[in-house]
Amino acid sequence: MTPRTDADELTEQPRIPLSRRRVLRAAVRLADRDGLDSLTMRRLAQEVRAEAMSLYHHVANKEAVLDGVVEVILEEIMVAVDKVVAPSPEDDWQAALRARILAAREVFLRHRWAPQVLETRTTTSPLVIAYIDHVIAVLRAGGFSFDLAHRALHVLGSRALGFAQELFQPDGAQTANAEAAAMMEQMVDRFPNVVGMLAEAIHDDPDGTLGFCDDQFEFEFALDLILEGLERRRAAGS
Amino acid sequence: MTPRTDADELTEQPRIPLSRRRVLRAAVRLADRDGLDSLTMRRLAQEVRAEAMSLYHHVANKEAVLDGVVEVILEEIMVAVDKVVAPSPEDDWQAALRARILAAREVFLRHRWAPQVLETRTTTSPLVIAYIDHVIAVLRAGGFSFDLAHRALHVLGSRALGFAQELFQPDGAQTANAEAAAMMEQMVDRFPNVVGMLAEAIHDDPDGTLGFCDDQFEFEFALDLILEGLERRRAAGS
DNA sequence: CGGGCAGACTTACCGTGTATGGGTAGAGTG
DNA sequence: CACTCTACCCATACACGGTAAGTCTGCCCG
Repeated sequence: MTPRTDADELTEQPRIPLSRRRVLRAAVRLADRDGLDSLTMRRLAQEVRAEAMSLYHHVANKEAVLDGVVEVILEEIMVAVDKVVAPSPEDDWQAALRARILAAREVFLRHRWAPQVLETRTTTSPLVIAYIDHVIAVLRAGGFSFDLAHRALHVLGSRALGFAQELFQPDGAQTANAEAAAMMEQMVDRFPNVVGMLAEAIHDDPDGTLGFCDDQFEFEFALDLILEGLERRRAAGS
Repeated sequence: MTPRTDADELTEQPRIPLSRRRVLRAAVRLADRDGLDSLTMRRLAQEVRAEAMSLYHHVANKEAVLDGVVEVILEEIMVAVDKVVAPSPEDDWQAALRARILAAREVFLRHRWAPQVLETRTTTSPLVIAYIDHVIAVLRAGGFSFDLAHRALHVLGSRALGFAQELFQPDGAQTANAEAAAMMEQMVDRFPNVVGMLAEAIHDDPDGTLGFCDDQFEFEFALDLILEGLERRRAAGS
């Protein structure tokens, strides 16, 4: 409101200058902490102790911010993937790729909102291309033709980066034990198969601490099934 | 601006009363025609020749509209899936499921924006559950245990409904022929594998009319690979 | 010391979702 | 025909979103 005075200046932090980098890291921090909806220009400005319009000196617009946070996440992935220890692709391409994908996945588990943003990007970031290049390299080392590698990428889809879209999430809290039984009663005639499946799953895991759908387990199961299928195609082709 | 007069009334259509149904169908029409961003309450109101606030007599809020359009799409899918002709699941579960999934896919090809909306839904629609129930039924008829059926759903993920998220789309127009070569030059040292893959693909399909990535072909390739992998698990388990 | 200028701030605009408080048409009564 | 009742529908207003345009300020270089 009132113009900034010297006295104000003294009580404040020495004010680190803004920068594209700082803005984007703040955006990631904000999304991590308060969720993706909280990532507005005004709130982002608060996060770096500035006004909304000041951000525009470092990013073109909000789309650029979203592009930027994706970039940050992808860099994190690249670092994680580089650190991975695994068999060399020549020896065991499946293990090599598997380890890399699971390493990438861990980054997304730290930033649950990231897939949602990534999906909305229309232009493909160079970092995604770099990552894909890396994946192709592994496949090639494992004996894939370019053609089959291309197909492999399509089969993996977003799983190549470590996340997959499910049709319904565990929604653990929502379905408290008591009402779960009641709901099943209602559903049993409309959705007999789903109910059957859930009933058995709950039976197998009575204290549901592990959660009915162990994301990690299911992800690896799917990944292995796909890798195995690709290996069969590869062996048949060569 | 001016209050509505009798004369106006006569020149207008006889004004069909609003209804939840009509609103939702209009929303789908609007998204189909002008894209998802154009689906605002005001524009939606225009589409049904009413004011924005009138919509709220039929839907709770915008989230409810989005839930609703998903519902409409899912209904369309259920209709399409019901009409499918395919081997009975008992005879050939793979063919049966394949045909159903591809039928569902066609609906999404008519409404390209739909996956994006579906992904944002937090609560799972009963229609999704109904669809899943149907899928499980097919799997069960094919000899799956509930447990393996459950895993199968995770492997399929959104592919069960007929769409998959890719990491980069064809972007055909953007990469016009002339600049494509120039870009390749720049990329060749940074992304040697991607360039190699693309080069071969373009070579195989010189007049790129079919598009480098034939979505449909790739989708079916992936689907078949997954179905085959599931069949192997099933056969091994029983 | 003075001019320039980059980076931050201020103000203002439009578009969004939606709360609130009237109208208004048309059916049902006497 | 007048009169209500009720289910709709509209106009207005607000908070919050992104962002265009103009203003201020401190620092560097001549």
